Parts: sequence; structure tokens; C-alpha cells
Amino acid sequence: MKTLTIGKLAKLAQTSIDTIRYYEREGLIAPPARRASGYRDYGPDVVGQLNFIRRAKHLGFTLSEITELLALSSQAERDMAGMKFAAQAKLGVVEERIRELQRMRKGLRKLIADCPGRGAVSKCPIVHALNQESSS
Amino acid sequence: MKTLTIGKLAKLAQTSIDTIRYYEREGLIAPPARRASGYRDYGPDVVGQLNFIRRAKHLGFTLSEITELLALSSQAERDMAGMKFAAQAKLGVVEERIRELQRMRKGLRKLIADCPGRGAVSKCPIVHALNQESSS
DNA sequence: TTTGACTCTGGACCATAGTTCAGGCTTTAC
DNA sequence: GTAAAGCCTGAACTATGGTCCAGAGTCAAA
Repeated sequence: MKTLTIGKLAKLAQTSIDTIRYYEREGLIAPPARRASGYRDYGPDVVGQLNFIRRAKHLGFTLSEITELLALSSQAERDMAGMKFAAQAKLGVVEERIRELQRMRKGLRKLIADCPGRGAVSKCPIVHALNQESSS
Repeated sequence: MKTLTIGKLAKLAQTSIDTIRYYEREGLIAPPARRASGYRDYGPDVVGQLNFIRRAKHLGFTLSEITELLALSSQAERDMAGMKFAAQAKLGVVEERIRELQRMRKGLRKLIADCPGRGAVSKCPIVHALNQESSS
């Protein structure tokens, strides 16, 4: 069976050695087997786990949320219902985050639409709106 | 002229004393006049500045971005192109983040729809997606 | 005048997500 | 066989955006 050193793994998963060790300390990935020398010895499946972490992180999930997501796959050893429930909870988190960002987008769009983009800053509606007690 | 202690200012601007002093250290607001006792003595205009900071933060600007926005807004002689540009740039970031989350939402919805919620875990599509490389 | 609320400073501390470093082994390539 | 590259550990350090604390001075009301 093909195994990977931490350096090869880092390259394959497009991350850094230090980040992998950090994830291990934080419990996101399991401590791997060790060679006699103490070197970490990874199976190829860990590449997929790190890719998942990277993608979820890019989508704005925190590491502790990602830890929960990853835990789903091992908790599900017994109960698929719990798995589905957890996925639904995560969907709720995603949907709430979308709503927050949509509120931000609405506010920004209104400011941009109202701003002519030239003239004195003292008349800038963006400056004005940020200073006022308005409802964006 | 009416002046404010830091405590009154914090109440009016709906923030905390510690945050105001932090913003002063970080250069977001100017060091205020001091009484003989050393107490900070704020003019009422600072309330508007703190509201500006709070609103901009709510729109997703970082404190260093807000520092730039405040610098732009104080250059009253210049035109407002920079202000509009900054808002447009931030809108772009927000919109990209929304698109990413919508992709994530789509993936989660599909997983949930495909999962029967009972039965053998080895067939759970959610577990499968988390372990493989296709769940974003 | 005395009490309680308020403010001052400097520094420590929190979580998040890593990065960098020192000093010492191990593995690989030539 | 030697040198370079890689890996090990633990700890310190980074940036962001604050929060909390001790110990001391100040202000306002009764």
C-alpha cells in the first residue's frame, strides 16, 4: 500500500506541512501511523480529507464547524438518521450565512447606486449614509 | 459647547469604553481633548464617527479598510470616486462569498435529499460525500 | 465629607488560524 | 560516505478585534 510523508501529502493537498500538523493538534485529522523513525506515514485517503477542509474553509466555515462536519462521517458508523440531521443543521448554518451576506449586499448596492462617483466627498451618499442613523 | 465623557459617548454610540479606547490606539478616531484630570473630553461629532465605524463594520469592512474610508471621507476637497470604488470592491467580495455559499447549499441539499435517513451507514450518501471528494 | 460611580494607564488575555524557529534526527541522492 | 533535503518536537510569534484587570485618581450627589 502506498503511503505518503507529510511533505508529499502537503503538495498533493495544496497546503503546508505546518498546517497539517496544526490540524492534527486541533483534532481535525487523526494522528497517522509512524515509521520507526517517527516520521508520519499517511494513507492516500487523507488527501481527500484535507481537500474537504480546504474547500469548507474557503466557504467560510470555521475549523470547529469543519471538525463537526468531519465527525459526521465517523459518528455515522451507527446511525444514518443522526447523519442526516447534522447535515440539515449545517444547511441551516449555510442559509443563515447567505441571508447575512444578502443583507450586506443590499446595503452596499444601495450606497453604490446613490453615489455619482465624482464631486465633493462631503456630498457623497456613502459617507452620508454611514454617518446617519438610517436603516440600511 | 456640550462635551461627553467616554462613558456617555459609549452609550450614545452603542459601543463600549474599551472599544473606543482601542479605536483611539489603532488610529481610527483622533485622540480627544483632556480635562485637567486626564479624563477624555469628546465633542458630539465623535458619535457620528463611531456610528460610521459600526455601520461600515456591519457591511463587512475590516478596521483597516474603515481607516482608509475615514481618511477618504476627511479629504473633503477630493472627489468621491475612491469611496465608490471601495464600496464596489467590497460588494464584489460579498457577492463572490454568496455564490460560494450557494454552491455549498446546493451540495448539502442534494445530499439531504438523497439520504433516506435510515438503513446501513455504509450506503449513506452523506458519509460517502464527506469521505470522497465531491461534497462542496 | 463620604460614598459610589466613573475614568485613567499599562498590560495580560481571549479565540481564530495558522507560521516560524531552534536544535536535532532521518532519508535520499550522488 | 557525505551532503542536502526532509522531518521531528515544543514553544514562541503573527494579525484581528477586541475584553478584562489592577491599582490609583476623579467626580457628583446626599
